[in-house]
Amino acid sequence: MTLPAFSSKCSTCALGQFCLPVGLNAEESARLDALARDNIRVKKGDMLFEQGGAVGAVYAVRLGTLKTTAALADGRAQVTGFHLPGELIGLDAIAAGRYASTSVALEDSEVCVIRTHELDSLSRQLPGLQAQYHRLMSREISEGHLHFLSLGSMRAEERLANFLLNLSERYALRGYAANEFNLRMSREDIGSYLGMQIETVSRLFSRFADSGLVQVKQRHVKFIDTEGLHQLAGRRGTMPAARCES
Amino acid sequence: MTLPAFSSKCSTCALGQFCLPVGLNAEESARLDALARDNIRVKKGDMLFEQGGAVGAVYAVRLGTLKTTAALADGRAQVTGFHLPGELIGLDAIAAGRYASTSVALEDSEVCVIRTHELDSLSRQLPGLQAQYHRLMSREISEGHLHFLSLGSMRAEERLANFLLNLSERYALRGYAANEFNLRMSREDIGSYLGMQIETVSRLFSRFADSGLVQVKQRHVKFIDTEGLHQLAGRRGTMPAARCES
DNA sequence: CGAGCGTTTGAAATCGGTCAACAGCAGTGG
DNA sequence: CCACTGCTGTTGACCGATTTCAAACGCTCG
Repeated sequence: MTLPAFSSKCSTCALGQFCLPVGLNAEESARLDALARDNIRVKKGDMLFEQGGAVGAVYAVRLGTLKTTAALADGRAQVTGFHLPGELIGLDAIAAGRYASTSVALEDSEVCVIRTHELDSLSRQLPGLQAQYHRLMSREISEGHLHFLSLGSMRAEERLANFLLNLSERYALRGYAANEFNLRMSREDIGSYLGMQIETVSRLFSRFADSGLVQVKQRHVKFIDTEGLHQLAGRRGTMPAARCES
Repeated sequence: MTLPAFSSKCSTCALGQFCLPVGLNAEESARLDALARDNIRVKKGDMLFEQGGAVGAVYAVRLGTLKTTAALADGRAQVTGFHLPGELIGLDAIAAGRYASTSVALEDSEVCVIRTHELDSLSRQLPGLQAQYHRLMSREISEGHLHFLSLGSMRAEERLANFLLNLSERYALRGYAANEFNLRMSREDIGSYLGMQIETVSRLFSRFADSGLVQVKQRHVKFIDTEGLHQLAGRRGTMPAARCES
């Protein structure tokens, strides 16, 4: 399970611009290589770590997509995030020393193993690494707050539109097609993440398609009217530089 | 505004057990004193910092209660948290260099100003401080995930019951009465935080009172049937040691 | 090609939202 | 000290978005 699949180097990783090496010079990111020396391959549907398990590492997604879910004592669970290459997973675990969520691969994936005590140790020596580490944690917090807004203040339609646009932006950043992509997650995962039922997700996809906003065929999504999606999402004038008057 | 109200010392602060000094020895927490040298008094209703403002510090609540709210471009806002003494505010701001939320005092309050570059610098020298700093950020992330569950998977009734129990636990930790307290926030704040309308909050309080779970008079709350609240909250057997069979 | 899961669609039920009126308490000023 | 005013909270009636229940459809994989 934890067999090192192959060695990886942060210093040459194409995902460095999203991940821990941001802001480090060549010499510094070479020192990161020693931390991320192990990779784990996680097959579709396999678990990377489980809620309640002891923590020793955070993971950087290198390839593929994973989801994290948090479960309540009564068994109810919810997807707390979808993770694309370059994103760090397991940051919520440091507090209690146990993983606060379970992580499962949505497709065959690879992650770098970064032992937390080594990361802590090195980030004491490299202020740039410390800064980026803190930035990543902080971003997770502030993106969480945005998700509060989504779950608490938006209608189902808006939540789904925002979700699609957010995915699209993240794909675009990574050089993938932003207007046409395959969803790696099921309707159930989407519904769970967005706090709605699977039937609602399905109906909304149909409605979006009927309105000419997107084409949807199973998990393949193609944006037709991106600006329309932005409007639905309540994102005023994100595409054309329209300012919101006050 | 930023006038130092009076000096404070982490090394002698009663809130040290919740705040940054956790895990530090006397000599180490004495070094923290230099960081938290300034206090700010924030009057009820006054703003501590505003979403979008430049970041230079995080704040530790010393006295009182504050709320943080995040706003969307279209003006919709939601309360993202209530902060009791010993809790750190502003951790969501480090990522972008701008505050991702606005913080307002719910009663006359005092906070310690902790400049982030000084905190970063000192935590490079004190592994114990670094560990606690990371724990606090990580806890914010994992508590956020729990709030996802609340907003996305719970009914209004459960959300409010959980909210009351969570507040109670936090008061208890700090040595305040856990079964009888004054809410510092309005119904509107509660509703915003829990993703429901003010009328729903009000009706639920009335229903809880009618069911004999609590006594509510304006903002004063008294728990009558705590176990009943736990059941409503979906927290199986938190009080009596009942295990959930599988 | 069939089994089984994931997805879509329809109809009915419901929780919570919206609109509206009222009540209670606090602060102000006469 | 009390009336006035305004804000916060409560309650009722109605409405609508989303859930729930149910059934059919269509991929995908063995």
